[in-house]
Amino acid sequence: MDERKQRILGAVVSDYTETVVPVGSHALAARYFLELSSATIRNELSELVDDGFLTQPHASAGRIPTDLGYRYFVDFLLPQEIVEPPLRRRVRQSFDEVDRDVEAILELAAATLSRLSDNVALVTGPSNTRAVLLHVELVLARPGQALLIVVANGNSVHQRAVEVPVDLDQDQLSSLAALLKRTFGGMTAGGIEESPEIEGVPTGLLAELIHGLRQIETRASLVIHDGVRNLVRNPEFEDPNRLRTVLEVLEAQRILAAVVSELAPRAGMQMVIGHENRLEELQDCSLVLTSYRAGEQMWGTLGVVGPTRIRYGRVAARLQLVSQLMGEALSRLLT
Amino acid sequence: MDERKQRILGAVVSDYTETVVPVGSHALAARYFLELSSATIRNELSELVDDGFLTQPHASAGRIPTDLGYRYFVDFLLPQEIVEPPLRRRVRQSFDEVDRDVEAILELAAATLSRLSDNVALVTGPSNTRAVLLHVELVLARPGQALLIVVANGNSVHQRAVEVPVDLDQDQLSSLAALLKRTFGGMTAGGIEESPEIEGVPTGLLAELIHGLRQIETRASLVIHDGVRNLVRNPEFEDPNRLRTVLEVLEAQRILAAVVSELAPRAGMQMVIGHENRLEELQDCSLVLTSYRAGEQMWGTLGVVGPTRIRYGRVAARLQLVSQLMGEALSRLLT
DNA sequence: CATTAGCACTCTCGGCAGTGGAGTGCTAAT
DNA sequence: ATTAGCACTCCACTGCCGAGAGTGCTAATG
Repeated sequence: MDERKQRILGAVVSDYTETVVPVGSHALAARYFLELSSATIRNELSELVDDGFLTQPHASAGRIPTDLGYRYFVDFLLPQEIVEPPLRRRVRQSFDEVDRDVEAILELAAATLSRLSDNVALVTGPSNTRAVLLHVELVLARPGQALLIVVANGNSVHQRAVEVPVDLDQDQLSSLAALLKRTFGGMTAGGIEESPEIEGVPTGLLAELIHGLRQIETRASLVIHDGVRNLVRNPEFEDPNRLRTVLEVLEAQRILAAVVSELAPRAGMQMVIGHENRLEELQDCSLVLTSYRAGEQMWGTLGVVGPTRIRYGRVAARLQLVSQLMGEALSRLLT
Repeated sequence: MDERKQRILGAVVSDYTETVVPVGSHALAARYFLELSSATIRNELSELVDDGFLTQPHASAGRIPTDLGYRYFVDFLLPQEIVEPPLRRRVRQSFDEVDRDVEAILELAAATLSRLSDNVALVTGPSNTRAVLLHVELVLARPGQALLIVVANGNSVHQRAVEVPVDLDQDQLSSLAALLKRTFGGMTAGGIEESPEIEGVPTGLLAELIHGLRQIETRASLVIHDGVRNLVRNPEFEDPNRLRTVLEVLEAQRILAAVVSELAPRAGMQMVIGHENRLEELQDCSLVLTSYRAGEQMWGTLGVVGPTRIRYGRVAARLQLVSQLMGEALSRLLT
């Protein structure tokens, strides 16, 4: 594809992205290519249609990009965008203000990202591949039931109600917890799992302990979203059925988690455009995904869902910013 | 209002609720009042319009209920509906399966309620007016920072990162936690607040402790919602602007919490119909709210948001069911 | 006197034709 | 290779019409 054709494709994508109206040769000539006539552009457009990068809603209409067109655009033509420094500063500041717990950071990230991208933001909980057991506590809730509290690095606390022998009192539970801590402190979930049984520790309790640490190791099944309000502004989702289809996916934690974890971009920025989505329900949408990380061990995914004409460059830049700030905020929680 | 007029109002509400089409005198005569002529019904309808219970989209159209009409309907004409026993059983079963932690119950309640009501479900976190401190733990996260873990009855665990003197090690923290527990164990937030300071306990730590217990005392600021996908099916929300307005409220935690807590029905079932909503953004909607409770001390709000023609009777019955099951599930967590 | 049949009137909605305009593809000239 | 010109296509919009649903009013009825 020669350079002029590329420029024309880029212009069509840009223009359509803004106006959401099929763009014709005259408009292109007037707005982008003062040195070319509309007839020339028409010829190029026609070829771009043949190549599958553009399409027409009907025979005598302007062109709109196909999924393939967007794909070419993001792969080869994406302008490097930056986040305006004042905005950057404001966002950084809001992240500086929360550094207490993981949930708060996830929620702030989702809220910020949906606002910055004008679309729906997705954030998964972090996996911590090297979650280390710091502390174990057992608190008697009522006879026969106790709360197992597992603390791992990264300010991660998980609780779980567990059955215990009815005759145990709080003192005995405390020594049991101390025993657990002495034995397993500093280990990862894998390490605990490999341990032999211990005298005096009910096997059920051991299983629960591992389970608790697992939860800390991977919270990726948690996917939060924010900014559905932005979705309905897009003309492509005026049709209630289309909108509903997308909403059903967004509200189905499990499906959403599967989608995101399948794509899970370990590094860099990933775009999934329209029909590139495995899930049929998302084939009217594009995803822009990246990962956040805190240190080497803790990481998760965050991204944006929007129409296929989403402003990839702008969204990517802002996503990048949020990813970075979020990672930094989480790092501050790690020991 | 005589009995016949009441029946006619009721019939209009029922019919419109189902069909979402203005209902005329002929349809009414044919479907509900075989003993009356359409002309008679027309006279009655005309009076109902004068009284403000009904309105017409245009001069020669059928009638639709006004907010006042719905208000009269729910106050005086609401048929007592029951939840079909098989459905009841299925729902009960799903609640029997989660009894581990509060969050899971809240989420199950929201999911269930949105499905049963075909609308958006709202659930607030529980307030526990008699949250009692069971256990305190301090875990060193890194020098100078520790995790304060507060356990109260009702399987409530709250964590908070706190600053501590840099030179404290885990053993010292543990004894400090033990001291806190000895001193404050069994107290409520109020009780702790009234305590004098204690030798060796940093005042900041005391403040954090109270804060942690406060969080357990009232989690009502947490409002979760589910079932937005159901909202877009309603013809009254085909207009993206209307939909957007409602979504903005639903996604704004803080506003939503204010709305719900202001209404907070301590007992019984509360309907807020259209313009009865203080918040302008919700004036196209109706809320059906009730409270759930676990024991005497723990309670919260749950409800349904839908169009003003929501099926009040049916929704109320199902809301009632979920409220009850949710309360029972939470009770099982309380000591 | 409440009820009802009858009727003229109103308003919406769907279909249809006509029109203007935006945009295309093709051809021939540069 | 580019471009001016032109015929052609198709959509979006408009106005118009008729059918249908529904009303309000009037006069008749038990």
